[in-house]
Amino acid sequence: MGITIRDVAAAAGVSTATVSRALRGLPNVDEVTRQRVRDVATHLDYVISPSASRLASGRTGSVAVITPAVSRWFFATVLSGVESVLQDAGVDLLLQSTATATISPARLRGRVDGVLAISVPPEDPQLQRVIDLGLPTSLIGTWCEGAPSVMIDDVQAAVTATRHLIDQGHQRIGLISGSADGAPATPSYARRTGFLETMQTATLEVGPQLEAHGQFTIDGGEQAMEQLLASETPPTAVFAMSDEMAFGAMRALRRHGLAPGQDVALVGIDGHDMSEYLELSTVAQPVVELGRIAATWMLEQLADGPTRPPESILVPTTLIVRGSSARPRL
Amino acid sequence: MGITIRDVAAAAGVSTATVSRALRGLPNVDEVTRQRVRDVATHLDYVISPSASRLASGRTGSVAVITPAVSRWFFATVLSGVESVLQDAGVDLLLQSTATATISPARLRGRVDGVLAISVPPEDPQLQRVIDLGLPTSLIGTWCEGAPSVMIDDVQAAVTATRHLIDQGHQRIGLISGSADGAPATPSYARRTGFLETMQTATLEVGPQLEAHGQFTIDGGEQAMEQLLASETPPTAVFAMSDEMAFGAMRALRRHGLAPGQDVALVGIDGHDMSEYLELSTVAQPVVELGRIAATWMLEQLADGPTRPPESILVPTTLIVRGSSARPRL
DNA sequence: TTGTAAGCGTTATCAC
DNA sequence: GTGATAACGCTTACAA
Repeated sequence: MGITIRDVAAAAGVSTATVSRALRGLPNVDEVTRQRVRDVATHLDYVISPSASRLASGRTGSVAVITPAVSRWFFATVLSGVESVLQDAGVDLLLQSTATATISPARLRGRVDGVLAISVPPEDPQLQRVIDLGLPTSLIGTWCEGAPSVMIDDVQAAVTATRHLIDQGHQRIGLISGSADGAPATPSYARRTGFLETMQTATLEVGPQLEAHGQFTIDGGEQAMEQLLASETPPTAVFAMSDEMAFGAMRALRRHGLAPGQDVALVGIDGHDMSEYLELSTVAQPVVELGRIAATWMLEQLADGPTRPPESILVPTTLIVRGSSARPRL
Repeated sequence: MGITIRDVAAAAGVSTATVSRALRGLPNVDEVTRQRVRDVATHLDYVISPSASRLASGRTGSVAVITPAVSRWFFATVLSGVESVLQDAGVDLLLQSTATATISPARLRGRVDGVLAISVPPEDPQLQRVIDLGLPTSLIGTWCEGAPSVMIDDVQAAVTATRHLIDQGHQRIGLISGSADGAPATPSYARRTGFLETMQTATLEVGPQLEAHGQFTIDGGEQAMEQLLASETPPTAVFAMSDEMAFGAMRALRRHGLAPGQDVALVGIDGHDMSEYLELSTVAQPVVELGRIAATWMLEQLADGPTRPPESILVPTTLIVRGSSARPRL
């Protein structure tokens, strides 16, 4: 691990300062000199020492991505969008999961120039501390005072899904929600709001017997559907707040000998890869794009400094109708 | 960003050297002194500067994880295993995808102390360069000269799957393989070997009309199954090299009005989350564990240096029989 | 057990 | 346009 900027400087017959300037594409360097330095550097197989550069400049050239879980579809898909943008820009991506460890400012300070938080619950006290760190921070999929976020309009997405079921002629519509605790500013809360608004506008019945919690997991969705089916007059249609919960719901239906779309209509939110395969109707979010947008914003912040004030972005969704919400036989 | 080791040293009435030693838990520090230093550091909210530490020590305290794609189930799941172990150890995880950019030693040198490569094809020339970097490197899911790997016994997994179908009474068995190019040392090659061996031992027919390539994707699996069904005498059972390809195959079957497990038996490899839901029989790998094992090995290397020579590990698989490979009706 | 001080490889501020 | 040179904040022999 030898060759330093001094070696390059010596070989090129210039000072280390010039090498630094030349290689970083800074102005005020003679193009001839610059090219010579480049050639020498290439020839010597010179690789800049990130540690030294970081120490001297105060910038790390890296961004932290925080997520509740690495392998869940939504998170992994957003992550892939983030990764592609950052890598193209030559920015390092530090991955941290809140499932594994409590996310502390100490593990961020001095290691990264910015933070991207995927679906970190706004009520998480850790999140506020991260924001207070003063680094450029953007949230993806959630909303929280103090940082811009990139997300869909959750209320609207739920309205779209619910309205679709109503348009199909359903009157008794169940809800499979995420979490039981109704913390505002969460997708769960907003989607519930959209659902309730739409139902009430249509003067359709709502209530605890028409709602069950699925924790945003497949298994949770399955149990939630079981619960809904166990009621005296089960719904003829169900809106699940996520595709994965809808998958679980489908499974529960099948076990009861009911066919999704035939006996009970089903709509989810996400646009999960498997939805197409399972014929699940869904309000699709541009998940990869969510990540790309947030990462692009981050690059701007790192380059220009906070030029424009933090501004949240709402990304549009798309209703995709498939077999699971076919009009019921009359 | 203000407070340095000097501030702590001054406040604690010791030298910076002692602070450094005390905080890192090095021996030869009076416990009283150590505790005092700790208290002061905590009180001052001191956070060590990673850049400075790295520059001075030559160690980065981080590991790169390289993967073909971030959001594909297998990769994301392995990644979650890796992440949990590294984070517990306080080691930073740098994520890089080969899909986004060509993975160059320059983006690794000086940035990480080790490399974990998930499913990077052994024939990839980039991989060899990474190995030549001299950093502790481990492969997950593939095998390549020069670095230890953590993986299942692909031949054996294929044997298990194939034998299972034969045991169910099938005689005409198709293969949905990954890639068409038969580069040895790839899972695709090894699984094909296991399949062919088993078929030949059972004196069952094999041949091009009983094999199609699915590129390890759902869509690819679907097309592959279409191709198999199009032959004059389609197989009564199919072994797909991955669960995702099997999902695609199921879809193709459904479209043809055929029921998986009823009309055509199906077995995959992976133990994908959705397999259970889709009633797919599979030879399950301990995917998260793959990541955990590799990461644990990495931590050992970083701590002890290369104590024992690089040694590959084969992790056992488990055949899980579900509806997709029920014994055919007679 | 603790302190001193020489690096570690860049960047950035001034002069020139 | 280029060159000295002082940071940057920590680690680590080497002394004490």
